[in-house]
Amino acid sequence: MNPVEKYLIVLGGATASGKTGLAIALAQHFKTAIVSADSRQIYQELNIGTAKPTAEELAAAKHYLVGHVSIQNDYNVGRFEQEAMHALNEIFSKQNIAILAGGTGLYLRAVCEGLDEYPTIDPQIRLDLEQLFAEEGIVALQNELKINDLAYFEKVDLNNPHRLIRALEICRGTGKPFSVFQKKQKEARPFKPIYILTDLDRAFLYEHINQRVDRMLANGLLEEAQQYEPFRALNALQTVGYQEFMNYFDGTCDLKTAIDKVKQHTRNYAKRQVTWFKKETHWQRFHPLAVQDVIDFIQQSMTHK
RNA sequence: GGUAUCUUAGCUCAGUCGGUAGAGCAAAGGACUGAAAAUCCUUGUGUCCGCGGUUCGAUUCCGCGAGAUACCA
Repeated sequence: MNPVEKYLIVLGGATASGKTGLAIALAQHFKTAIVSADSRQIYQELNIGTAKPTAEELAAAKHYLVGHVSIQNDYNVGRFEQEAMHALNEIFSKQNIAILAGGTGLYLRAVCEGLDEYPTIDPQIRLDLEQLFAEEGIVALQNELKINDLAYFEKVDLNNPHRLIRALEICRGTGKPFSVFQKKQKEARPFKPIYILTDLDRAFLYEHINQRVDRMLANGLLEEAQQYEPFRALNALQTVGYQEFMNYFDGTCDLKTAIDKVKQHTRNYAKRQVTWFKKETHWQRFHPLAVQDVIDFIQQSMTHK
């Protein structure tokens, strides 16, 4: 008894490269649903600046994991992996094809390859570590890591406070070295991924980004940012398109400068995404409007396994 | 029109007591397994405005020209 093969269309690409439109076209063609893999579109309060799909787009295909958490909640890859797998199980109970679409490379990888298991850590430990970092600097983190996990100390980026704090919270919380949890083994998944990357010429992508920011402003981005200014310290607001306006609200920069910064930072972000996807060789690149080519490729992949 | 100051990396500027130059920002490249739109790392050759002159040697000194700014008319 061979179970029916399940396929996951994994749709990646830089911000503003046309993922949303392509994902919907594919969802309609294959009569299936989309699981979003976007670390900012998960927030219910943030709409314009995160380029969340519009109400019409959301109505055109069933979407999972869009706007389902509040900016006041903590969120992370681990939770995303669980929720995404849950959503996929639901889709695969009725369909043989599902779509995973988004620009957060880490989230895509978490679903396709799995993450190592780490115990849940008391959030207070991270707060303590953040305080240690604030008061004594990065050297304090480095020293503690050296004592508790020499193996990781030797390969980690020692100037990166996020990496050090993450490792140390595991060390403190479990009493074991962080690196013993890193098995780096790919998870067996009940589906075959088909990797599709929306690929635009760099200059064209940047132009597209600049224009999209202008459109966001016309749609009320400034007002949205103003509305959540009181929450500016939350992780959810550490987001391009919001943070830049905080200085403007403080009166420390003018509006034009803030807008230019949004465009610039969005371009920088897109560049980082491009770098991420470049490293993974399994992506098949397509123009976002070449829907039929993508469909042909998917069908081919399914018949040839 | 006159006088003064300025003209150096994409931008803002530093500097060379004459031996062809360096910061910040931008940009480019990269890393990244629970903050990932986050976080972090690497990368600086450019007719030193143009043309002459002095000099072994000029971006640096001198002259002329062009442009910019300020003040005086």
